[in-house]
Amino acid sequence: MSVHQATQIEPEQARALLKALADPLRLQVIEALAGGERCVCDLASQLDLGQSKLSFHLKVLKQAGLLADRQEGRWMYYRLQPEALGALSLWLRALSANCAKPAAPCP
Amino acid sequence: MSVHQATQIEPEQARALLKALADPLRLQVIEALAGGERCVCDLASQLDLGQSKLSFHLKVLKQAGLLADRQEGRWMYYRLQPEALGALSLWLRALSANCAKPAAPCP
DNA sequence: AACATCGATCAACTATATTTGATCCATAGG
DNA sequence: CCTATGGATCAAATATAGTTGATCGATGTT
Repeated sequence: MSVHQATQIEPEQARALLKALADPLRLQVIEALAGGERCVCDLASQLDLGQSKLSFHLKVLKQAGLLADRQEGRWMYYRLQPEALGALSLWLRALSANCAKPAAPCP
Repeated sequence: MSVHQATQIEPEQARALLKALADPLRLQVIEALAGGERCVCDLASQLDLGQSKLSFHLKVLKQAGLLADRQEGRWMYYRLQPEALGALSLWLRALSANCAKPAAPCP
């Protein structure tokens, strides 16, 4: 299986990914990283964020599996983990598959 | 354009959808509705939720554009809005497009 | 060795979201 | 009419999440 192919995920995993994404600052980080890998100091100045704050949100995103990191000297570089985004994207799509079935009348 | 084709969305809209989805109860509701339209009383008993609680979460989901509803007699029927899920799914996928670009060394 | 920078972590504080129970309104049946 | 049921809404209480500033370890520089 290719490393780029999104794997199946469970509802619980989907929930964790959604929760991590559902914050304005974290979404800004994600969008910034959609342009390519970046180091923390770069992100901090680009997004005009306090260091501690950014570190907190990076941790949340990383723990959810949305980011990977790499250290070089004293710099940390973060990048998106496309498998996670892909898996979530597929999971969302699958929900609509047969949602159009009308309800049986209630009474 | 077909009504089933997902339209482009803005980051702000994506954020709103993600936030609405990022709750365990609401996700249970979404999953239940993925099986087809349902009335509120049906959802309440299936998910073993208090009426007031369920109503609150349905409102959040509806306001985000994820659900549509329809009244019949004294019953309310809710259903998924597949366009919203589709649009979000596409938006997520697009993020990975060129996220693999390595960072320029920092120092 | 002394110092500066990058970035993680912690504790106290603040803000935001969710739960609960009480009403309230509309519809339907007796 | 009078009553019962489905469901929305509101205010108060609770729970959860985010922010802030301080501190710390690691790396690199002079």
